[in-house]
Amino acid sequence: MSDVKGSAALRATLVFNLGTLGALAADRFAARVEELGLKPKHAGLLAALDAGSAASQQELAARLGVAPSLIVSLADQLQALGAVERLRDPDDRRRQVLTLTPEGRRLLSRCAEAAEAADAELAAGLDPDRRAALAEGLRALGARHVPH
Amino acid sequence: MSDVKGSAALRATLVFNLGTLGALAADRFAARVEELGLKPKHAGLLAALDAGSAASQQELAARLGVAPSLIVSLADQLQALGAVERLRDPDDRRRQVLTLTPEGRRLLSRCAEAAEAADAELAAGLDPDRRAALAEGLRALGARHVPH
DNA sequence: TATTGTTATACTCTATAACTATA
DNA sequence: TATAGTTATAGAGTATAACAATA
Repeated sequence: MSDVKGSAALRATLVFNLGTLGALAADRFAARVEELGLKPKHAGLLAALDAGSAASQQELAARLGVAPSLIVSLADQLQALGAVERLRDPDDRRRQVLTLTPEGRRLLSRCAEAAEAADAELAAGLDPDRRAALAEGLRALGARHVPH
Repeated sequence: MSDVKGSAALRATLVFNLGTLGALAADRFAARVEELGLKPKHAGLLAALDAGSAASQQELAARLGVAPSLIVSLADQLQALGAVERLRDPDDRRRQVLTLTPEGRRLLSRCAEAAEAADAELAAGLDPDRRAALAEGLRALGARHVPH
């Protein structure tokens, strides 16, 4: 056997498959949330707010792994849709505390439905046991990469 | 129980986890192939050529799911690195047939090593059985989405 | 006239840097 | 002086459309 790795070696890796399938999944999901006036990053922000893991925009930027200026833009758009409120933190008036509105929770619910519909399309015909194992594996892997 | 889905429902989906982990994996891989002068799409093109699944630039564009004009740009850069050759198809002189050079195969091998190194980093501490199941599940899912 | 590859152009996404206000 | 948020600007990446060569 040769130690020169070809395309088969690359295709066997997690990063290659996660990268290609991730782009595919993101496109499918984006197409479905587009009619809600949202992009995937909006859904990520709504989910982070619902999970209550962060409040200030700086914390959210770190959580989502994006620049603080992008949070401003995403929050502006969600606010225009009536999905979030910005409240000045009375203890530190530099901080804007973002909170979900009922409309924001409704939109998050629609995003979850969109993701489930995209799942059904993506995994159509896949063995249910294998699909469950895949979901569990992804969840376990993702849990190791939550920003602190 | 409520039928209003929150962030937990979204985080349980394949598309959400594939999307977030895919972006993470792509970044890690990109950082490692950067020193080779390559981006992930270059690696994808090298792998497609090595697999022999396509020859003309139009076929490669369809295979990778990108615009034909992007193949021109990627092939230009790979040609400048001495990784691919462009040969006019004598049967149809409109066609440019791309072929890997020895240097191209060497670069592909380095890409595979970069992906394996990124895998080790990404899956560090993950149970080996779970990791194997994950790799197998991704491979099975990806096989369902190869462009025809 | 249709198709392959190429070039020219424009658009989307996101980061970096400068700025304002609060601390 | 340092930090949270905002605004202004710039860069990367990629698509679309116009073009040239060949069928």
